Amino acid sequence: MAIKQSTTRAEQALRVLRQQILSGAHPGGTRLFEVALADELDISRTPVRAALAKLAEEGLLDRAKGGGFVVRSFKLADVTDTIELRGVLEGTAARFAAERGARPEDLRRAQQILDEIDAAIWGQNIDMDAYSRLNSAFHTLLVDMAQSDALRREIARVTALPFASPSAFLEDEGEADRLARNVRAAHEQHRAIVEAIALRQGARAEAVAREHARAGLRNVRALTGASPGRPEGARALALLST
Amino acid sequence: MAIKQSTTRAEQALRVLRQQILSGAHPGGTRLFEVALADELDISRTPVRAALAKLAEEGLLDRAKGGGFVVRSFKLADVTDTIELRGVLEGTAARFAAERGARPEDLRRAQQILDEIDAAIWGQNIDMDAYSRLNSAFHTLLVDMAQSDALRREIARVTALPFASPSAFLEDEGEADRLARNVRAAHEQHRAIVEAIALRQGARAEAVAREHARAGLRNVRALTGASPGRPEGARALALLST
DNA sequence: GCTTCGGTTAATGTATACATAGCTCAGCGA
DNA sequence: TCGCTGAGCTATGTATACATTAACCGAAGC
Repeated sequence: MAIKQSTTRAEQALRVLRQQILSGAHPGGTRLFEVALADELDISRTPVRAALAKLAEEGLLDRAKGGGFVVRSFKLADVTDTIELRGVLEGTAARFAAERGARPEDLRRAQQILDEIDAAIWGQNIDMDAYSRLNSAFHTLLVDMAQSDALRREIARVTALPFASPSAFLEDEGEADRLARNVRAAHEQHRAIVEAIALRQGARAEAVAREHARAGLRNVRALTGASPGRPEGARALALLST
Repeated sequence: MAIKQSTTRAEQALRVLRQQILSGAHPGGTRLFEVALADELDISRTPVRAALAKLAEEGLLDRAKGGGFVVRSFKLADVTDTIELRGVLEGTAARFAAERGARPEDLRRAQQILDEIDAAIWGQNIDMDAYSRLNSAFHTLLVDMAQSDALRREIARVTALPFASPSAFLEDEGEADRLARNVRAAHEQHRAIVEAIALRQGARAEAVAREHARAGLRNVRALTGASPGRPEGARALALLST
């Protein structure tokens, strides 16, 4: 190969294929053929195969029975169940944090994030970029506070799906007033979760974190129920089949 | 290749390597080299690589930063957290079953399994083979009753680890009387879970299923606390690192 | 007409040669 | 002595030729 490249071919293939799948270019149930992809991407079969295996590991592809890979098809029930599942797992993280005791520096950091979110959503206009970033930081910190690698790993797996991440649908909202109401309500839950953890109230922390995830569920219903077709802005639902 | 073989080389490598890891032949943190394994197994690098990727998918290996694979190292906290996590997920399955309503045929099948377990553990001697088989069937049915593919998938992932399966430690028990007590107590929980599902008592079903998983936790403590070294019979804990 | 057999084809499985990157360490110079 | 540098080694990355298998399809026979 003449041209030096910083990334490997397998990583290139992985990025391109992941983006294609997430954008809905390959509908659920589509079988992906190594030769066709290798030809299309101008990469040999070996790294393409490695990329497909990794996408299966991420949960975007299923392994077909006789070998090969199929794009996983997500029904609406899969989306709602996965969001509920994220709530269950984040609830467990919150409970662990409360039961085991959060580190003082983590609690201080949590308070800091809460205050920064307050600043971002205070006033008439909400700084959505800042909120999205801080919201992600909050959920990452929540998992850290649980002090459990096993739990961290499972939460990472579930939230790898685009519609299950804590920040899903934040960019997809249409009406600004509904978005503002949702964001402010969600933030009250953020505060309640941290307070419950600080007070070692495990059951409360779990229940609130669980309910917190259901805010995403409401967004899914709003997006799918409002218009019969798929809203143009709902990037997180692009790979939803039928 | 002259000799016809029913299974592929990759499957052979997968089986052998999985067994080796589960038996503790490669301690946690050990890096697995493709060439060495290929040489040892008399299989070329390509299928060995496929096997390693699949073991990473199963959670037995981690991908190293610069490429390559490392045997995942499990600390005692990972074992206990994973078992607790299984309880959380099976609890969610029980709750889903209760909330959504179990199919009549599933409830009938559950009753049948409960009665068969009664027969197996009734009397002085417990038929452990039968109990192990029926216990697995019960937990499979529980997941079925939840009617959620997303949940089924995550439970399958978590219980793929040898120490997290519902039937882990059933063969590892030393004292027959303690085993009998544990098994009979566990079965009472089986009955309570089914009853709660039938009565649509979601919170009760979740709580009991969660507690049910903690029986496995008690077994881990008994096995690790009793003797300083690793008990010879504790196959499920063979891959636990120091 | 239906079934069954056999060949073709199109996919994945496998082996292997070669490329490349990262590490170690010897050697040299300031 | 320290640090730089480059050679070489060893690992994974990549391309590709070939093997194998399974599914499709058409023709022959019942």
